[in-house]
Amino acid sequence: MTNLDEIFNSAYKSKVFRRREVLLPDYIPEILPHRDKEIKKVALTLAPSLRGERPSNIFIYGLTGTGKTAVVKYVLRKLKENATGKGVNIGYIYVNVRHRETPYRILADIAEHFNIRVPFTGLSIGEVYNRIIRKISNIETVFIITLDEVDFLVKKYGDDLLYNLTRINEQLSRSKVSLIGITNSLKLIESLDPRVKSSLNEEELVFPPYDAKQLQDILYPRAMDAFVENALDEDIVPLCSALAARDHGDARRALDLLRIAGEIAEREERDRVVKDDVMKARIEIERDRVSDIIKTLPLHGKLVMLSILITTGYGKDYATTGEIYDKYKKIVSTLGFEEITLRRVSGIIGELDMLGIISGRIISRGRYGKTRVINLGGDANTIIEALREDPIMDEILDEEAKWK
DNA sequence: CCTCCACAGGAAGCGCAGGAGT
DNA sequence: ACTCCTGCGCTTCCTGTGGAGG
Repeated sequence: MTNLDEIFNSAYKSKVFRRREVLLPDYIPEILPHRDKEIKKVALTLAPSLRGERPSNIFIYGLTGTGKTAVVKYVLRKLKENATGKGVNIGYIYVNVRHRETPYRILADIAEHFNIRVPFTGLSIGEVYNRIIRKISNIETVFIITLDEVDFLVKKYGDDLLYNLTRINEQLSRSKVSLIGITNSLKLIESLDPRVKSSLNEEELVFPPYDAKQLQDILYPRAMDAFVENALDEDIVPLCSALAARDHGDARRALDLLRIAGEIAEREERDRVVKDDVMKARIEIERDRVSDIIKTLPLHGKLVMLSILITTGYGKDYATTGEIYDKYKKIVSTLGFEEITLRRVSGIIGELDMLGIISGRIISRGRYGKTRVINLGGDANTIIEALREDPIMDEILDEEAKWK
C-alpha cells in the first residue's frame, strides 16, 4: 500500500462512525419502534390497491418527528415490493409541500414523477394539471400521492389544489389516484372546505409524540448501527432523548443531536463522543437554522432584523413594532434606500416571530395602543454573525459599534 | 362606561422577473 | 414579437381590538 492509500484510507475510515447515514433524516430503518399500530392501520387502508382498487384517502396528524413520514414511506415501500411480486401496478409519489410551497411547484413535482418536463414557471396551473391527467389517464395503475406537511399549502393558498386532487379520479379512465395528507397541525382539518374534508378524511390517523423512553428505544438500535463500538459514552443516548423529549418528543431532533455530536467528535479527531459534544451540537443546530433563515431574507428583511437587534439592545430589552420601524427608517435614510411601509415591516416581524428567530407577543397598553412586544428569543451573537455575511449589514454593524 | 391609541393582520392588487406557447 | 402564466416583495386600504385614561 502506498502512502497515498494510507492517507485516503484513514480519512475514509472514521474513528466514530460506522454508518453515519443511518442517522440522516431520510433514512428509514427496517424497524420502527412504537409505531406498530400506525403501520398496521396505514397498511390495511392501502391494501386494496393490491387488488387494483382505489384505497381510501388518509389524513395523518402529528407533530414534527413523530414518525409520520417514516411510517408512510415504510409502508409504501413494502407495498410496492409486494405489488411487483404479484404483478400489480402501484405507483407512489411523495411530495414535501414545505419545500415546494406553491400549488404550481407541487403539481410540477408530481408531473416530474411521471416524466413530464415542466419549467420552473411559465405554464398555467391548469395546464400542468391537464398534462398530468393526459399522461396517466390510460395507465392501469393505482397511484398513491403523499403530500407531506400540507398545512403549509392550505395556510398560504387555500384548499383549491386539494379539492382538485380529491376529484382527479373523475377525469381518469383507467388509472386511480388516492391521497395521503400529512400535517403537523390538528387545526388544519377545520379550515378545509367540507367537500375536501369529507373526501380526504376517509381514514384518519393521529401520531402521538414520543416520550423520552420511547426515543431511547428508537435511538439505541440506530446508534448501534451508526457508531463504532464503544464510541458513545453511556449517557449520550439518554441525553439526546431527554433533550428531544423536552422538544415535544421530536425523534428527528434526537437523531440530529446524536449525529452532529458524532460529527463534532470526529472533527476533533477523537474516538469517543462525550456529553459536551451533545451540548455543542445543540448550539450548532440552532446556529445553522438561524443563519439559513437570515441569509435568505430579502434586503429589507435583513434591515428589519438589524433594527430589531439594535432597538432591543442586542437582546437585553424589549421593543415595540413602532420603535423598530423608527430605527429602521433611520437606517434606511442614512443608506439612501427607499423605505418600505409599516404594514410590510409588521409582516416581516410576524414572519420572523413565526420562524422563531425572535419572540414577540401582542399586548395592549390601553390608552397607548395595541402593539407587539419583541425581543430576541435566542443568542444575539448568532444573529449578528449571520447578518454580517451580508456586506451592507456588516458595515452598519461596524458603524453602530463605533457609536458605543 | 366609552373613547381612542397603535398597531395587528386580512384582502386586493401592482410591477417586475422568468419563462411558455404561438 | 406578442400574449399569458406564476412567484415574489411590496403597497393601499381596510376592519378589528384590549384596556388606560377621561
